[in-house]
Amino acid sequence: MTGTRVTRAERQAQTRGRLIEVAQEMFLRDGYAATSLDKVALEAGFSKGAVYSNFAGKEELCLAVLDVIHAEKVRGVREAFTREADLEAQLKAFADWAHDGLGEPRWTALEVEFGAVARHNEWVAAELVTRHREIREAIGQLIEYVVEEAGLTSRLPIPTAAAALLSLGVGLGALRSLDAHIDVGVFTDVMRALIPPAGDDAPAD
Amino acid sequence: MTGTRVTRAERQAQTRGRLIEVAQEMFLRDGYAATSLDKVALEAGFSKGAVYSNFAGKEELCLAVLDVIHAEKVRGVREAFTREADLEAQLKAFADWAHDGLGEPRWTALEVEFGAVARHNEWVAAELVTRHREIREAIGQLIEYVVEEAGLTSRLPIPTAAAALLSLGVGLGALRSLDAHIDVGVFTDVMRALIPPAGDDAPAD
DNA sequence: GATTTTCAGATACTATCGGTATCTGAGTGG
DNA sequence: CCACTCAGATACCGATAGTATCTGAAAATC
Repeated sequence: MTGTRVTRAERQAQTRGRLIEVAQEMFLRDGYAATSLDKVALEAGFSKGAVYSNFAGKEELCLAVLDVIHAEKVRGVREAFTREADLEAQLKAFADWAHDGLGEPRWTALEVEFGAVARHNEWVAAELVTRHREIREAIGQLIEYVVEEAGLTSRLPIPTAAAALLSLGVGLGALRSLDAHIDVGVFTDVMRALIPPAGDDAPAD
Repeated sequence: MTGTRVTRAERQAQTRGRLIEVAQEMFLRDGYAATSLDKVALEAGFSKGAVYSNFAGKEELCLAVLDVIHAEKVRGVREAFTREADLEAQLKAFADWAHDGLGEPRWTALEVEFGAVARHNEWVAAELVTRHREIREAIGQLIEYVVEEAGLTSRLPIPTAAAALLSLGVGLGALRSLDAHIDVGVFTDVMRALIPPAGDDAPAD
């Protein structure tokens, strides 16, 4: 095996990785529709044939990019939560994650644009849903961890709170990608409102 | 007075209205990118020239469509809030508005897709921001009205709560346009969590 | 009311895009 | 050494947003 310097499989993996790398940058900077496969391939030093040899099409390429971003996001927020000690710092780290702190500010914009475009492709939509579910569960675990650690209770069931925070982050990011003036603090404000100080009432009805 | 049957201006207004009407249906059903101007014009009984004679381009056409939808939304939620008497019914009406009750369920999907696409056109982005601000202010007024009417307090400042609910509605709609299983109740749950029962604590710090 | 002007909308065209079909040549196994 | 494989290149196709130009009927001018 590997008699020569690099095997074909290794070269292809390099090509695939380079394409994802370049595509991530261009998708995030210009959006999904405004990014052409020709430009991605050229920027990566290949031709469009390389893209179609490594991905089924534009949607699958974007899905691969979102995989990378999602992994980064989950890792980043996990680190922030386990590194920070007090609730305030954790909330801030979470808020940063939600729109523009860790990784790329344009994430939510790409996410929702691609979501709208991929609505008609059943398989792509299903893949996106799977990823969203994973993120929601990760958020749920983190809320549980934080709430327990600080001896507090959540006003909402954990899965509901997780869905609410993911939706809020996505919506806030989408609106903020148009209007940078929208206050970032909304996210932490809602989180604080949902997590009452210890000894406060539990959700009644 | 109009010697002939209809003046040119009247005909053009009819044409413009018909184009917006058809475009609204197709944009909402298929999304922004998947809707071609050729198909819109043909379905409306015109050629593409009619579109470019009435709108500067695809983005301006979509902006005109969103104008109609926004007006419908604001009117609908205002009616729902002033018609319903008790808080529960109002919350439900508001939740319906947020994703799929009144008007079209695909609104948020179109909104965020168009927002992502129109990011690079400074003038279109500014127009969208203006409309969002109007909606946020309308929501704020309604929260104020409801809270006052029911003798309650909000855990968050009204503008913050309005921004949070708009973001939540947009994000929830965007996610729900991909995954119909996402629980609609999240919206009302958050609203209830943000509006404490009378006599409850005010937000501390 | 005949002639001229105007302009909403049609037609024809271009550039660019995602995607497909085909080709090529370096790497691989025999 | 030769035949085969297949990652990536090249050439093409259909669709699309946008532009340039044309046309004919409504409007203006006399």
